[in-house]
Amino acid sequence: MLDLQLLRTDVESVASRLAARSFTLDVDRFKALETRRKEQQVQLQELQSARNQFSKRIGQAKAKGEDIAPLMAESEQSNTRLADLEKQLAAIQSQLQEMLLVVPNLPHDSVPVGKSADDNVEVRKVGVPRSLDFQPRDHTDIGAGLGLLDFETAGKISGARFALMKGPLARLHRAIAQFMLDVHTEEHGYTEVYVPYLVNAASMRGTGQLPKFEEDLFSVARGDGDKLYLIPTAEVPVTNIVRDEIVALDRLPLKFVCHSPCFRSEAGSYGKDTRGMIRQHQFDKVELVQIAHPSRSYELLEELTGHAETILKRLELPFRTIVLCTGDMGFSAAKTYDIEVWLPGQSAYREISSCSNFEAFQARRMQARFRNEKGKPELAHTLNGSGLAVGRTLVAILENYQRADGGVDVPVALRPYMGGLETITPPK
RNA sequence: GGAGAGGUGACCGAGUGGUUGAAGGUACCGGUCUCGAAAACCGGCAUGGCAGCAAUGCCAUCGAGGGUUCGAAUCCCUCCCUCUCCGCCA
Repeated sequence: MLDLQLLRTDVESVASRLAARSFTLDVDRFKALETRRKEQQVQLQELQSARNQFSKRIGQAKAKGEDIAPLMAESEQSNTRLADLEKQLAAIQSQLQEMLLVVPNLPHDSVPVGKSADDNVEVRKVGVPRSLDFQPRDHTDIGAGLGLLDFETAGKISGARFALMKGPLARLHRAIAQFMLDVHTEEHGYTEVYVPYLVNAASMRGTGQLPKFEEDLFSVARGDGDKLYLIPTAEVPVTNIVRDEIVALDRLPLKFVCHSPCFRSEAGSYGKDTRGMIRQHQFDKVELVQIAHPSRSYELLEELTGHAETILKRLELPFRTIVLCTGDMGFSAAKTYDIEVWLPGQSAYREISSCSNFEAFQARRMQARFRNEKGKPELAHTLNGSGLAVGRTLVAILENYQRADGGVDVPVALRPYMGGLETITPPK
């Protein structure tokens, strides 16, 4: 959510900055609502003030044993108007709120202006795709060849966009997550957390998934008619740790790492990445989250992105990092780096991590604050990034470490987590 | 699932209809005292919003929402959460 004050003082420039990300802010409607809000609020407060005066005088009169009937009569009509106005103002406030909740974040000045993914800018490229002396296969074929990756059975059990892994492949999947967690906790200073996978609507609103993106989420009904949502990323429960909290200055930045499953309905992505496990309804991810002092959040975004990149370096997987342009950024982000890993099976770089600074956008929605240098509560900045998506890392390993005989080498960094196994071999 | 207790400011805690945004204490900040510190004493110390150049004034907030009332932290209803005991369960 954007700062209301900013909108009040300078709607036009906000609107023009939002236009860079192809969002049209209805300036006239906003101004009209604001004008009415202002008038009615001032009026309402006057009436409330009058009511308080009346009650006070009635109390005093009663204490002295005076007749209070005239006072009561006078206050009655004032209170009728008050009740009326209260309703009107509430309606306007909620219209403003609704309007505001679906406005995306403002892009940071350093973000390149652009319309689509084509306008994203490569920041760096690390590692060189190894040359294979055979035609590389994609992970689906490699996994099937090993007899360890089975989409048919997953389809029988659940439907499309689910995967089933067996034996050393399932273990590799687990190893990847363990490895990431260990690097981030032991070398990058993150605190590991375990969190709920079902969250309430307030949490989803806090990080920006609601109200705009409900169709992307899975939910389950609760007995009382309310519902809980399956997390689409650990970002939701982890960032909401600080919802309605005031963090002490000396505890910043808070750094959390969390391994969790993620559930996405992938509505609107029909026909995209239908093959293999690139786009699933359920996947694992190791997520990095930071709650930061506003003065340091951009510096920390670079750092956090570096933490994610470290994993790829250790696994010796070639990747490139791009900065998303204004038109390609997510709803809540002020700046986003995507890390894309090389997939020989597709001859392409594919997203494996997305690292963003949300500035105070999420913090404002969830009232996540810290006590600043002056002792006053101030909105914190929130950041997060995948460090990394586990399923896609598995895909990258299968494709980059494939052998002519159908086997897959285990990256050196993961061997300790695989009982020393060096190669996953196909059945003879 | 059954029975009970409870949710008040950073924390503890008083407050059952009327100048209560809220006693008292702790913590914290400033000052006096001291060579310095402690103690003692004095003062300060919530958040959000509205109007205003500002000083300041006003409004809201005692888990959330609704209701009763001229007036609600206090009464009523619904919900959420926490704790204790029993049952069940990984």
